[in-house]
Amino acid sequence: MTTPKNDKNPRTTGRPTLNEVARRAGVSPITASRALRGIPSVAEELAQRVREAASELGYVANPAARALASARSQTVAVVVPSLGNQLFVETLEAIHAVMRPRGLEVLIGNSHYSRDEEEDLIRNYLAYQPRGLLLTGFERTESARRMLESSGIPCVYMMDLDSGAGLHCVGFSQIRAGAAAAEHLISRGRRRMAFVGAQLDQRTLLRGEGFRRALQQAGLYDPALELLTPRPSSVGLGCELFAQLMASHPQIDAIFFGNDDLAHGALLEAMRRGVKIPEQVAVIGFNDLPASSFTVPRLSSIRTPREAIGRRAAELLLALMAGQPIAEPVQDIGFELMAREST
Amino acid sequence: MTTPKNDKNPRTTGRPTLNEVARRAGVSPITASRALRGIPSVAEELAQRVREAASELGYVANPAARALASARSQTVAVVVPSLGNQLFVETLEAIHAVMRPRGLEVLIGNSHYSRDEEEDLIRNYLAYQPRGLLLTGFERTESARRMLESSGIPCVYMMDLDSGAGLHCVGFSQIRAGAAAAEHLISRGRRRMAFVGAQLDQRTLLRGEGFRRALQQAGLYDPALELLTPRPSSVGLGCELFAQLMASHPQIDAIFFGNDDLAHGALLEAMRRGVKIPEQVAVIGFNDLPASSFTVPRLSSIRTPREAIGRRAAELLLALMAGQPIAEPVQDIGFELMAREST
DNA sequence: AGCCCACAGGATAGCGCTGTCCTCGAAACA
DNA sequence: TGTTTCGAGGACAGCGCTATCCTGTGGGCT
Repeated sequence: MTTPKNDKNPRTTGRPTLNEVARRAGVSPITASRALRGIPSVAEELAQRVREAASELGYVANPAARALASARSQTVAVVVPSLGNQLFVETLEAIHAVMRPRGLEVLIGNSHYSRDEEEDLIRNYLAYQPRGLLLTGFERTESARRMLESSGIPCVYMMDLDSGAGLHCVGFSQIRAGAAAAEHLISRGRRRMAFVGAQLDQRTLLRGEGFRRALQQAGLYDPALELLTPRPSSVGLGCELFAQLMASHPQIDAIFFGNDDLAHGALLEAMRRGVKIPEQVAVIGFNDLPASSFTVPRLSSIRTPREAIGRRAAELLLALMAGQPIAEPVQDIGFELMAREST
Repeated sequence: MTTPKNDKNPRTTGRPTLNEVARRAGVSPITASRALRGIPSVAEELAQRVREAASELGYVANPAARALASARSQTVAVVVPSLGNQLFVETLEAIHAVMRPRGLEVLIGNSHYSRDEEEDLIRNYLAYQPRGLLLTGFERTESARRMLESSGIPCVYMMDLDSGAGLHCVGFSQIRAGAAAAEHLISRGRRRMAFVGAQLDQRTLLRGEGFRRALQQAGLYDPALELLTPRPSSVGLGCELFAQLMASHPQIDAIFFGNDDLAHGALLEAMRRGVKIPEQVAVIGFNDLPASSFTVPRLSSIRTPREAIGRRAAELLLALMAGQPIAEPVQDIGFELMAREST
């Protein structure tokens, strides 16, 4: 009794098919197909019969057959660079919440911040003929770009806007967000401000760029006060980088961390070393993770609209998939500076 | 120039097909199919020609056609109860790392700790005819159980072992882990120990159960010192529950939190209130999140083998899918108590 | 009364692949 | 040399569904 189904034919699925539903409802298979897809040219009475037959048999359409016959799947693919922090998870949740009620399956790919991995994922997903794609940022290989273009599949780019000319994108300006952090620190009277970034993905670099420009404009920019590392962002790394920065540049009076994880680590390390936050050094993070309003001291941060980006990007993609005219191809959701105890 | 492809037929994909590859390689489609699938009955020279033709055309097999013809997909479905904390993300990563090199797509479903949502997901995924399923825990609806059984699709259960009789499962005993937390606190001389759990999923409850039994055995169990809430675990909730517990039971000398998030919140709240950890109250968490070794004080926790569970579960599923005999249907990966400053 | 049109519903064919025979030639044996 | 075996490669059919065309009926028109 390994397999309860007793089909002799290994090519069949053993599950009820549209034909059986149609026979039970006393209609042709095409009518059944139309009824279950909600195509309005079927009389309501027949449709009702078909729906009943389907539910009695426990019929669920075979997506492979459907995709093969119609040359389009009920699938949307999303590629994010990481699942390791809340950021993209919240965005994914929002995408799911929009797509699933419409019967669209969401394929999730994790590129681990690697262009090559992303290219592989895109190649792979395109084979599934997804109805649409949601990608993160604009940084990708040339051949990925070509595949996307020649596929003709609608695509929405999430998170950044800064170089999204001609594309459909939903996000906020990383550069302006970085600048906002700088302006906030300047408004608090700080003069020797450092930027600490990890991972060094495009968006982190753009935040740093915005921060730098704002400092330059204020005549406060010091290139020695940038600490960048390709290592992935984490609380532990934040401890380490804070210690390093305090050792090499003890005179700094503020730090902008490209990610809240790092800032959390810095707050902990500061506590261990007796560095007073914000009296001696002000600290501001980025993303405003849920924990940031509970740290000691409570962390100032740039709140990013992760849920809204997912939702709006999904809705934009739906409109593109439906061939609707797009009023706003570039949607700026903005960001919000959360000033708390740490600055 | 909306669509670069100029196919008139909307039923075709516009992408190269196996037929074209076969023609280019000068073989029959079946031979091409076999060559690309690595079936050994094809001469190496022919196989080489086919592979070249495929790569020249940029051929990627149509998974829908493949699934339809063979009645099996190249897909494995995973259902986890949450993506909101590191836990399941690390497990998912490990599953991906095992499955993707073998050409298996991983469908990720998030049940949000809801049995009904999980049932929907399972129903939906079964329609895709996945080669296998990876599920979390044993708690599910009766009809989900029936669907799984009658599908005949191999299934591996992750995380818990405590009621996995007769099933293939990979994890550790939540009950024993909870007991280990209790024993650790007892060995530190604590007498009035509380348990705080959120989410109230099966695994959290089992941890509590193990904790309770160990206290009972030591004659130290006090039912008043259990604080349970169905709200999802978070740092903020940890602050709140710690405050609540200290207000209602100021005499406690240790707390076991069912999740590190909660414990992190408790450490922060304790700092705000001047409660000395561990002098006045010892705190131990669960899962040993990466940040736990950096908190102030460093958090004692039960380290759970999340990566190993994903990897081993995936490998076990592969063996089941291949019809191999299973030596160990129940794999106990164990857990590790990380004693740090907070106890 | 005769005509046309609209529309519900059905017949047909095929999406792109693979399971299952089957063929055919060469190697291995008596 | 004749017979058998074996294995590489091909022909065929069909997985379950839907796009497309086609049929037949009823209502509105002249």
